[in-house]
Amino acid sequence: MIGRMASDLDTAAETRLRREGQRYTRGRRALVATLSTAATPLAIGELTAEVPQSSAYRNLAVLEQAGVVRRVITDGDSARFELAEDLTGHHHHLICSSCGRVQDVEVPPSLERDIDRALDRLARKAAFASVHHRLDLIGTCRDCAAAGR
Amino acid sequence: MIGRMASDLDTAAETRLRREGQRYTRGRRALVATLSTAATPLAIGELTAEVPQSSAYRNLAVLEQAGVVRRVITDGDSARFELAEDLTGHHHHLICSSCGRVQDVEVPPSLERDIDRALDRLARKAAFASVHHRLDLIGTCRDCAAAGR
DNA sequence: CTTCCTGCAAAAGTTTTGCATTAAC
DNA sequence: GTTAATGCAAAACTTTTGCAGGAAG
Repeated sequence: MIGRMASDLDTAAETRLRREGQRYTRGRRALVATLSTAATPLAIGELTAEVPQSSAYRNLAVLEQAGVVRRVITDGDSARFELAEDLTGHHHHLICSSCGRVQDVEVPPSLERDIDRALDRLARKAAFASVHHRLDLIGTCRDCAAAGR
Repeated sequence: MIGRMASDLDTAAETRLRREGQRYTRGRRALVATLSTAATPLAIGELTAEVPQSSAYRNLAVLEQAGVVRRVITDGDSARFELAEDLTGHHHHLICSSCGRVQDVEVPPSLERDIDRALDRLARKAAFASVHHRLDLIGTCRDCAAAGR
């Protein structure tokens, strides 16, 4: 999954959009391209070089609906976005509660399995149809720690 | 931890506020009391019966700073708040991506231990000073599933 | 009494929406 | 050519801030 070539990514994105009756337009291509080169989830402000703000919001909503993009919830003020996990690989986040920086990390497959098993059990008990889990670390990043924040 | 008596909770809250040079006022007591009776994290709108909106935001920020309250990040539009975990016990959330409802759940202690161990290792590698983790299930709650959402 | 908190109203910031124009198919 | 997406500007909403009056210590 990781390292997927740009053309593969475009094909996948286009397929998913078409399934929803949506077009894979220039602006949407630009958003997907930018997200695919980013090592961390991007805030709206980091995507408005490509596309005006209102179009960014609208297109990210469409891309999320089509399963191409995922909205990441952080402690910061504005939303962040990344490519869907089945396009980039399942991962987690180190979220700096001081500066809002988000860094991707992966955890050992054996732990993922244990987590999934335990959560499936919980979800079943609560009659909750689980779609996915979210496991993040909240703390202080290297830079903020060095700056005494 | 769970089932902590109201007076214990008040004492703990007051101690933590005092440590920050803050007072435990009527409005802050009301917020803590309301949060302590809630089974799920509450949105600002659910706290404005007690206290005007601007005071709610200000006081929740103070209470968070003092370690009495925790801001919970959900997929919804507005922030939600709950009592700090060391006052109520460590737990996780079932978040309904359709209606925004949040339900508390606990996972087996053995899994918590495994998660903590693995995350400590990751954090150390990334020079990230971890404070706590956040593990949530995103999916569809019983009611939304029944309603076909 | 002095300091900090409150509550109103206004401001700042984020996200959504209406509408005429432009691009996609 | 027809339908849907774009980009601007305005609106809606969430959160923060200024300040006069009131409560806490």
